[in-house]
Amino acid sequence: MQDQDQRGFDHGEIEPRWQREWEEAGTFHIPDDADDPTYVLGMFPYTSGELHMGHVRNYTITDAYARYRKLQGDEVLHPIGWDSFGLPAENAAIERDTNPRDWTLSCIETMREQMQAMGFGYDWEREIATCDPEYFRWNQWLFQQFHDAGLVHREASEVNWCPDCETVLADEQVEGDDEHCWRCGTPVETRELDQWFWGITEYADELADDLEELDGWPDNVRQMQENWIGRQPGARLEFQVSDNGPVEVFTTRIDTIYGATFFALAPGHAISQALAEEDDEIRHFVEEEADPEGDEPNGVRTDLTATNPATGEEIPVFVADFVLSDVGTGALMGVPGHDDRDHAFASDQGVDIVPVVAPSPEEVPDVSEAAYTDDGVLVNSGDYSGTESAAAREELTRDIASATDHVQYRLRDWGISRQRYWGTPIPVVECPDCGPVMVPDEELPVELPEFVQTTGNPLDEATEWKRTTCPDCGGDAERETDTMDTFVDSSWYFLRYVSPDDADAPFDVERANEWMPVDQYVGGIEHAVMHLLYSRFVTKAIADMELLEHREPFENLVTQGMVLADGEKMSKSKGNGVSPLAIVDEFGADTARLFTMQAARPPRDFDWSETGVQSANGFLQRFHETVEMFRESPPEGDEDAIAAYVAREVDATIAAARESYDDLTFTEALRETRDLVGLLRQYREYTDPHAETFERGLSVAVRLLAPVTPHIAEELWSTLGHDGFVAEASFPEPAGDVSDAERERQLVENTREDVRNIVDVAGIEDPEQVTIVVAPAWKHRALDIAIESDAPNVIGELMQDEEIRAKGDEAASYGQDLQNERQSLTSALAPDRELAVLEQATWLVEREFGAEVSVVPASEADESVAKKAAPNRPAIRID
RNA sequence: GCGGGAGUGGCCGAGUUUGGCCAAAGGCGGCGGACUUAAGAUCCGCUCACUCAGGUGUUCGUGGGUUCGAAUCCCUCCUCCCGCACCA
Repeated sequence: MQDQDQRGFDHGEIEPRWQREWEEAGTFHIPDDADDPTYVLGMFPYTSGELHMGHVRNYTITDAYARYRKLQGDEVLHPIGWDSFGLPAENAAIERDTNPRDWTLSCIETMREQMQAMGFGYDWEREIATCDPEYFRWNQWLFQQFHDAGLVHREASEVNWCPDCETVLADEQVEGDDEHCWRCGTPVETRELDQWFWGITEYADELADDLEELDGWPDNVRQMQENWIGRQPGARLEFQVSDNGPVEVFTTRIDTIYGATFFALAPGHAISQALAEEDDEIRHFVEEEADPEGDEPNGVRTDLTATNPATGEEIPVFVADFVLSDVGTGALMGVPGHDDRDHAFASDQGVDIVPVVAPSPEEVPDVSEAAYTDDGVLVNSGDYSGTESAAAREELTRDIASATDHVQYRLRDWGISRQRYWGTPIPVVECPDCGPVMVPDEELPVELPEFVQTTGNPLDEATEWKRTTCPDCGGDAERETDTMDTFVDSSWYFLRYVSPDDADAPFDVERANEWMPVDQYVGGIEHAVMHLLYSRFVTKAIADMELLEHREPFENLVTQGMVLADGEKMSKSKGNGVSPLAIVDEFGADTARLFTMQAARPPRDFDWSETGVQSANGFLQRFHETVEMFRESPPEGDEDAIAAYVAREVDATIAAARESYDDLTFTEALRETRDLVGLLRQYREYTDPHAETFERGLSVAVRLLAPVTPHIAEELWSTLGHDGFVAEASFPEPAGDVSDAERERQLVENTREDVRNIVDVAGIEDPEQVTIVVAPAWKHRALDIAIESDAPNVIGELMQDEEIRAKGDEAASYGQDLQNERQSLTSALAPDRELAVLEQATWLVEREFGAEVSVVPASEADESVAKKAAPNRPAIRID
């Protein structure tokens, strides 16, 4: 009972009621004929079955922004869906003796309810789920399209294999120095498997180049993608290796070729393998000793030699473990004088170290102890000596017969095959005669067979399902039993929202062209490379299939920080999680939303705190109470100076809040709004407020809060007597010009500060009368003249003004003050404005000191006080 | 090693783009007061130091520099976080 009283409002009643009302009114539905709506999107959740605080934060950010844009008059597309394929559902199904589909659908039910309880304003009519055949058939369709465009290939390759998930992983899905699975943390092994690949490397250059233009993205994400793509311009060239003919190497430093004094092969290189067959020492090294993970460069010398194509010299050939099969060509030229690692190796093996690049021709570096790795001028390099590194690279690439420009990338093609059940079947039929054949369009979707528990690949066990006929020759054939990486599902889902029910195409092309790209995308940093890179690639590939006019999917990106508990990541395993449901239950969704939004700007981490939640809730209580009191006993005060002050503050708050919502910081908007509510309460406590002014303040505060705390805002909006939803209202506009608002606030604040200082420093016990004296007009004019003037001494200039000159000594003295502060002068409000602003603020001083306060122009004040008044700084007399 | 980000008062955290009322918002914590039987909640004030009329001094990782003026611009160094890395 008492709880209820204290609470002031019953969130348990209010929140579901408004959620129902929005739903019934279709408030957040956006029609298909909407004209280029603002597209606001949060990364759709994986269907784990429960919402966690990270979700709450993510989706509150998008919801608040979407609601804000709506208040600004935009049409807003704010959809949600479910990333609902994936291994955890298989595990969960096995644990619970059900199947992944039923499990996933029940997770979706639960999560949808939780989201609705949070009051997120989604267009639920556009909801999608990737495990829906009507969705994943378009994954299959894209697979075909990509295949036709030459972007799909199959090859046997060494792949990352997670023994726990029993499936392969893309390179992007292997994390950390210890190479563990991104999903379960199990150390990854390698296996040789036939895999389907999507040709993301075809787009490597464009993916790298376009990062430059993504200035709506955070720097760190762009950087991470750049690193991942790992573009290295250099050259390929051949070395003749004895008995083996030409062997190709890649180098970024062909300018150092005259210093290439050894040649090295990866243990996995064909020549190394062949040598190992015959030579015990080499076999021992390749099979036993080689340690690509180790810090020490190890190697073994072979009997072979290679011919340095620049010098013609025969140089020794090594098999070395620091040469990696999958980097470059698996062979390299060693230049110990100019590469740290080559230097270490050469020192160890007693290979010659020759300097061929120098800071200048006169100062050839001593490379016996350490390599010189900078660019410079070539030395000891035959005809090229004296040439700058950059120019030498061009010339040498041109002059050496086998050399060609070559750009190397770290990025590899995207292996999308997964040996799991709960994913999109790869739409291929394996025909003994025709090989792999695409399933024709009209047979899509290839649906999943019934789930059976097995070790190994579940689809491989589905013998009935597997058996089919070849689309080409009609003979007996088998279906491909791998499914697609679930990142395929999420690589284009943002397009599906445009036309979620389209049965003829993945998306409506015309509408997508109009609605895309996503204007504001919000999600976790963990997808900086994987999801965001795949989505960019797929978007570009689709664009090249002339299905889309946009080449980038996400115009602006915010990566949200983590929600921490006691400085640590919230997680089940640490047992420090805070359940959103429990918070909603105890305090309501609005409180949870308000707290997460005011705690920190979206990109930063923040610590969950109980006091923070309570203070957010406390604020909503007070706000509610303030509105209730207004309704119950409407004030009848005058439209006096105080009302004018409050009205100005309302305007200033609107301006500040708008800015904060625009740049998605939120914290500032919420702080300003809190301050405004606090001011209104002070106003009411101090005097009987002017009803209209007070009402406007309340209605502004309600609208400023509406994006973040929508339920209580609706409630109060209707309490204030407005028809319709606040969700569909207009963002408030300042009533007056707010360009001076900051300066006015400053003047009031400074003046109050000064009064405090004087009272304090002078030790005035009980001030009775505070007189604030505003500077005369001539001082304002003098200030303006001084700011404008570039004369060496401003006094002379001032004295040309008759009225100022007439002030005599006083003018000279003020002129001297101005001269002294010449460079730091800032313009002031006009004298009458200064007077008005201060008059409007007297109540604050009266309230604070219990003294009578008057604001007077200099002409009406005692001269001894008045002469101290300056623009921006009134004189103050306290008695 | 390469690249990115960051170091602000007891703590968290704005301010840095566009140098100037910046001793530096706001919150938390702490202190004092009002209200209360009390606690809580709420409200008011204080919270770098010195200072009896709005003053002064020392502060924004370190050390320099530019400027009339620097938390803000430039350089050095230190520390922390993140990504990439025996990458040819």
